[in-house]
Amino acid sequence: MTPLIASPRLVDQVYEAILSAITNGRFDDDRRLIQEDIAIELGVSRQPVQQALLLLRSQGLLREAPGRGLMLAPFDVVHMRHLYEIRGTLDGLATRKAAQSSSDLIKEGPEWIAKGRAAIKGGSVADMIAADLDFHLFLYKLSGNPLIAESSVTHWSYLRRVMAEVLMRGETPREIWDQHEAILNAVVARDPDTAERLATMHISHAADILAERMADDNKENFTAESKLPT
Amino acid sequence: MTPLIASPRLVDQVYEAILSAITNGRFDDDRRLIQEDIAIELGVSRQPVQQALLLLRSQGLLREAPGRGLMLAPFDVVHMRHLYEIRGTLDGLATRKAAQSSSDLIKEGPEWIAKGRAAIKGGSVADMIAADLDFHLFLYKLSGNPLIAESSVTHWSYLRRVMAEVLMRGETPREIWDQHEAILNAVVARDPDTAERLATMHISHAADILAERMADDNKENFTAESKLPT
DNA sequence: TAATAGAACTCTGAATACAGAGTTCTATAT
DNA sequence: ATATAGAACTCTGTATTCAGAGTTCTATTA
Repeated sequence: MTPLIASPRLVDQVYEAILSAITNGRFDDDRRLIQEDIAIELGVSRQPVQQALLLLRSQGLLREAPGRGLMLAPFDVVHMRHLYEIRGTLDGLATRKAAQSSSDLIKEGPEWIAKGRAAIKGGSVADMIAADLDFHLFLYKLSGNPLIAESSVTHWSYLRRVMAEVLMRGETPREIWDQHEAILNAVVARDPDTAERLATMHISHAADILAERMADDNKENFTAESKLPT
Repeated sequence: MTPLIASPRLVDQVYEAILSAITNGRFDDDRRLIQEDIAIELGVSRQPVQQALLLLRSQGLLREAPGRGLMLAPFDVVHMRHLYEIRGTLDGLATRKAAQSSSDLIKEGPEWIAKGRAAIKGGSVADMIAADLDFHLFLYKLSGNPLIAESSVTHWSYLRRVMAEVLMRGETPREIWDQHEAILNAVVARDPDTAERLATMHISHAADILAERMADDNKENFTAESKLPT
C-alpha cells in the first residue's frame, strides 16, 4: 500500500547513472561532460540527460565550465570543511532526536554496525562508503524528521566522491566503527546529550582525517584553484 | 570582475516566475500546474517550463498529483515543525559562527533591523517576509560558510509560502525584530554561546506562532490529509 | 615567422513533433 | 435511470530539429 507510483522516468535513471559514474571516479577532474556523449552512451536522447545535468548542477555537484559545458565541481579542503560543519550539526540534531524517540527500528542498530565492520574487513571502498552512509541514514530515520535525510542527500553525493578518492589510498581508519557503536549505545541508553556530543565529535574527527589526507596528495589530485582564463 | 557570466537562461526566469507565483498565493491549493498553460502564459515553449518544474519538485515544493501533473505540496503543521527544527540548528550554527567572525559586514546590521521595522510599519506582507529573509541571509553571510545560505534556499522558498499565508491575516508579531536586534547585539559582542542560544530560541518561537495560526484557520486553508484514491 | 580574419566546427538552450498512459465524456444496453 | 464499452481528449515524457554563441583551425598577410 505504499509505493503505488513507480517511476520509470528516464531522467531519474540518467541522474543515477551519472551520479554513480561521478562517485566511482569514472570522470577525470578536468573532463567536460557533454550532453550528447552521455546520451549516446546511455542510449537515450539529449533531453533527459540535459535535465539530469540541470539537477546535478543545482545540487552543486557540477559547475559551469568557463568555456563551454559542465565539469565536476572542484573540491578543496575549505569546501569540504564547510560541508562537514553543516553535516556535524545536522547529524548532531538527528542523533539527539533519535535518542529521544522510541522506535522499534532501534533494534536494527547492531546489524548496521556489523555490516560496517564486515565492509572494512572486505576491503572494498565502495562497500565501506555504502555502509557508512547506511548507518547515518539509519540515524536520520530514527530521528523522526524526514527532512534531515532529505537535506543530506546533496551532501552525501558530494561526500561519496571525496571519500572514494581519499579512502582509495591509505588504510581506512578503523576507529570509525567504534565511534559509531558508541553513538548507538548512547541512543539506546536514551541519553540525548551524550549522543549529540558523540555524533558531533565523530563528524569533526572524520573531517580532520579527510583534510589530512587531502593535504597529503594535494599536488596530484586536488586542484582547488580555478584556472583563470588568460 | 566578478559576475562575467550573465544567465539569460530561460529556465531560470521561468523558475523564478513560478516560484513567485506560488509564494504570492496565485495558485489555489488544489490547482494543478499544467506545463502548457504556464508555457503559454509566459510566452515560452514547454521545454524550459518542464525543467523549472523538475527543479521545483526536486526541492519538495511541488508534488506529483495522484491523477495527473503536479500540484503544490500540501503543507501541514508537522512538516512545518520539521522544517523549523532544521532551520533552528542551522541558524544556530550560522549565528555562532557569525559571532566568531570578524567581518566588516557586521556594520550593516543596524540597517537591516531598521528595514525590518520599516516593513512592519509599512504593512506589506511581501516586504515583511523579504526583510525577515534578508536579515537571516545577512547572518548566513556573516558566518563565512556559504553552504548554509545555499542549504536554506530550499527551506525559504517553502517558508515564504507559509509565512505569506499566515501573515496575511492577523497582525505581525512585532517582537520578532526585538529578537533580531538581541541576536545582532550578541554577535557584535562576540558572544557565540548567547548568540546561538538566542537564534535557536528565536526560531522555535517563530515556529510556535506559525503553528498556532495554522491551527486556527485549519479547516479552511490547511489540508494536511492526503486524499487517498478510493 | 607571427599575427589575424574568417571559415568550419562544437555544443548548448529552446522549439517543435511524436507516442503513450490515463482521464473524461458519450452513447448504448440493461 | 444506471452501468459500461470505448471514443475522444489531456497531458506528460522523450525524441528530433533549429538557431545561435563561442571555440578551434586554417590560410593569408605583414
